[in-house]
Amino acid sequence: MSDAEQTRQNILTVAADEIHQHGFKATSLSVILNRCEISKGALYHHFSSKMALGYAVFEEIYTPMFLELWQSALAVDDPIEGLCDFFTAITEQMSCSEVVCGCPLNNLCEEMANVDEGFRLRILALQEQLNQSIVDAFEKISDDLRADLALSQVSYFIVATLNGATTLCKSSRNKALFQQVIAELCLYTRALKK
Amino acid sequence: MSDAEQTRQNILTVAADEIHQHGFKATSLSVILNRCEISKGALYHHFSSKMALGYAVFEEIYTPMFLELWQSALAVDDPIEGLCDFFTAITEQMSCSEVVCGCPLNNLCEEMANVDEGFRLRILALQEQLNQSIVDAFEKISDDLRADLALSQVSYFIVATLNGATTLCKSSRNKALFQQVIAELCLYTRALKK
DNA sequence: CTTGCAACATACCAAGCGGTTGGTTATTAT
DNA sequence: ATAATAACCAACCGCTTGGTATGTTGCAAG
Repeated sequence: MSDAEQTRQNILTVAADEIHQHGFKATSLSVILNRCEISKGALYHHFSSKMALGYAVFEEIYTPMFLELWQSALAVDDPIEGLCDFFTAITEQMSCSEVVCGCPLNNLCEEMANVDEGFRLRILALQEQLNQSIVDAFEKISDDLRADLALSQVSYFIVATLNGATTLCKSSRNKALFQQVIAELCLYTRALKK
Repeated sequence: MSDAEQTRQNILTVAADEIHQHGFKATSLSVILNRCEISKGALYHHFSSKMALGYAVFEEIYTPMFLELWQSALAVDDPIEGLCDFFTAITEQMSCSEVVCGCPLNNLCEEMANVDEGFRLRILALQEQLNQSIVDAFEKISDDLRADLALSQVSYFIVATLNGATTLCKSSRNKALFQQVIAELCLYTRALKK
């Protein structure tokens, strides 16, 4: 990788972390500049504006991260158990501060969807893509599932609950509450089977 | 009500609306000043800081609003149906822009819980109070409910899903998605009964 | 060897923010 | 009636923000 590309990637990585921790608006360019040890001219050489940097972080960091994460959870023989394992792994592997930090996609949706159309459409596209992945996985084992299910509705329900759980435990700063909701979510998910 | 108290209440009402629409940090004092047609001196006579105003909005506007809302949903013979009616009423009565605006409590939790301890503790207290109300209502009809339920866990699960549903539909700007998740939530809630 | 552009650095700018200061008017208690 | 204080206003302040204009360095092609 060239030096310039290395600089660009470094900016993206640091920006992704800052945005995850503090949100997009509260992320200060000067902090990114300090952490990367570069000047403002360097940043504006690679990105035309703060918004453009935000979009790049979303497309080049968050999007592939999420797709990989969910695909690996769903690309198993039993996606129901794959999802439950995935959820449980989050509660176990993530530190308390990471859990409290929340899901980058959910955070951005909450913060930016009502403010900026560019973010909104990118978030929407990714959410629909993830939802379709879940529905596809469910349809592959539809013989094992209850017949009365509206699969897309169920999928959005699961994602909504997962997101709601992360937000909820921000006030308690405690993984315990998160784990409880996840436990109930696993009960619900497993009950989708016949 | 005295003129002074009228001014104070007006500030609180306008601030509550601005915070609901744009979040706490993005709420500008100058906008509140313009909408209330008062000077900055007037605002700082009634509130010592922006943070103090935020706390007052939370305690004097949001908290009573939420307690009344949930109490009225739960103070019926069948709180299960009370909750489902409550959720359905939200989807039906609220305008699309109101739905997209989200729940003030959830918004503040997402935005401020990780940033300000004062907000965090107030949010936590209200969430626990609401959760206890739900648990209490469930316990009153525990004979009709399944025996295997962890009531507090179930209660948090419901609230998490409700909040997650509001956040989800911010990206689609559409009530339809919200209604779907709520429909699934009602299915789950009614399935709590024997 | 030089020309040109990519890849930065430095210094600066206007705007908006929360907050303060000093003063004025209105109300209330004595 | 007067003193005191509550209620309010206009102007200003320091600070941070995203963004820009100008300058410098280094490599790479001609």
